Amino acid sequence: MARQGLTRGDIIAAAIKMIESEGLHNFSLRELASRLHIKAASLYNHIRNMDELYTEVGFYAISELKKAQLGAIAGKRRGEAVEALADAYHRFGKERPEIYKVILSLPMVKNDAIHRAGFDIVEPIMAAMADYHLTGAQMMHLQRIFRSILHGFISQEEAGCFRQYPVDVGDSYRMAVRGFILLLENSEKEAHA
Amino acid sequence: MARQGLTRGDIIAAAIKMIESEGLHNFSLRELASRLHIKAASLYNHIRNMDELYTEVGFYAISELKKAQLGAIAGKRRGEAVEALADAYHRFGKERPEIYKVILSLPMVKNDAIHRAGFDIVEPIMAAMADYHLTGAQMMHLQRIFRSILHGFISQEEAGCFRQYPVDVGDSYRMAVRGFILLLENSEKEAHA
DNA sequence: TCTGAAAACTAACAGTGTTAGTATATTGTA
DNA sequence: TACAATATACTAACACTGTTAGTTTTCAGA
Repeated sequence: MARQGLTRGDIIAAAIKMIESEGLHNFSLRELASRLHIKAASLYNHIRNMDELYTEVGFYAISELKKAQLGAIAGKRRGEAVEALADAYHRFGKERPEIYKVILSLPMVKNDAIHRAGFDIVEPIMAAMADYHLTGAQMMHLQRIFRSILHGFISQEEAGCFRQYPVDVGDSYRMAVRGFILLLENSEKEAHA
Repeated sequence: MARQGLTRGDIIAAAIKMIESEGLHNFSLRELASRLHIKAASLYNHIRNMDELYTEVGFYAISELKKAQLGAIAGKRRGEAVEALADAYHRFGKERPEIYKVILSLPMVKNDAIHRAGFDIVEPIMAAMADYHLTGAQMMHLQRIFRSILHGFISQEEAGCFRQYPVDVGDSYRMAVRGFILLLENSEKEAHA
């Protein structure tokens, strides 16, 4: 029909918009195509398949998360930086849950590009811990632990797993972050003992 | 055809078996029906829909996880109990990843039965922490934090997110658990200050 | 102006969960 | 033992999914 010069970028942008508004679960190529006023089959002129489109959305999501994290820790050091990072991460997960889910479900294995993008998530964490006097190995372990805490907390909160008890969820989160800082300080002592 | 007296329990059991062997992703009602030598539509004589079947599998998964956890902490106290619980949880996630995924994706919200089943996961954690001298509120927070660490770690490990650095993943896990025990001890001091 | 590529189309395939309506086998009861 | 009711299975179909093949149309560069 009346061609509208649709680009690959337009399609990715529309996919992001649709996932954010309708939820990852309700995403479909036919509905996406409909929003772009084309047929589903026409999407394949721009993307190889749904997985590829999904991966592109993932790259966007990772870059957004990285941006939020780096912005949060700018000019901060040690505990303050760690807390700011945790806050930014938490805020991202709560404000953009569907986009956050895309990151989680990216197939880190078997895809080199995604694997490389994974470093974009690690980088701000490493930066936030930079002012602690830690060994390289310690930082690698602690970065994994920090990510586990953040991701574990957010995904369970999102899933509604934290409604069993009346205590404030925000308080739990702050306590978790404080616990991690405790471990950071403890590791610092061990490194210089 | 030649009716075989298939029960609801048979179907749930077959679903569990199929999910464990073929992966949650490859599960389908038609294939499940085929394995039971019936047609897909016949499944609806025993289950309301796929979600309900899924929920039943989730109940099984939760009870299995609970069993593993309670068995692990039996006769142990404090740090030893916490470490044993973490080990059992980790082992469950690694040995039965597909069944574990079912638990994660259960819609805790909006379903009372699932919500109640959620307590089965919390219970062993509370038991493991019982010998620490903590307030009720502290235990509620710490239980959330422990679950966050365990779940966050296992799901990221499973997703292949921990391959970016060469340090041993088992070491990271032990360090995370040690960090949580540190927080437990610290909270104990605060409670009695 | 012609050619070739890019971008759209239609039609179809194989797969999904699900429902309606129908036949048959088993079970409980008169 | 015969009959009615229930449970279990069936077939056929619907609406949806991602995806491919083959075809037309539009646009841009030589």
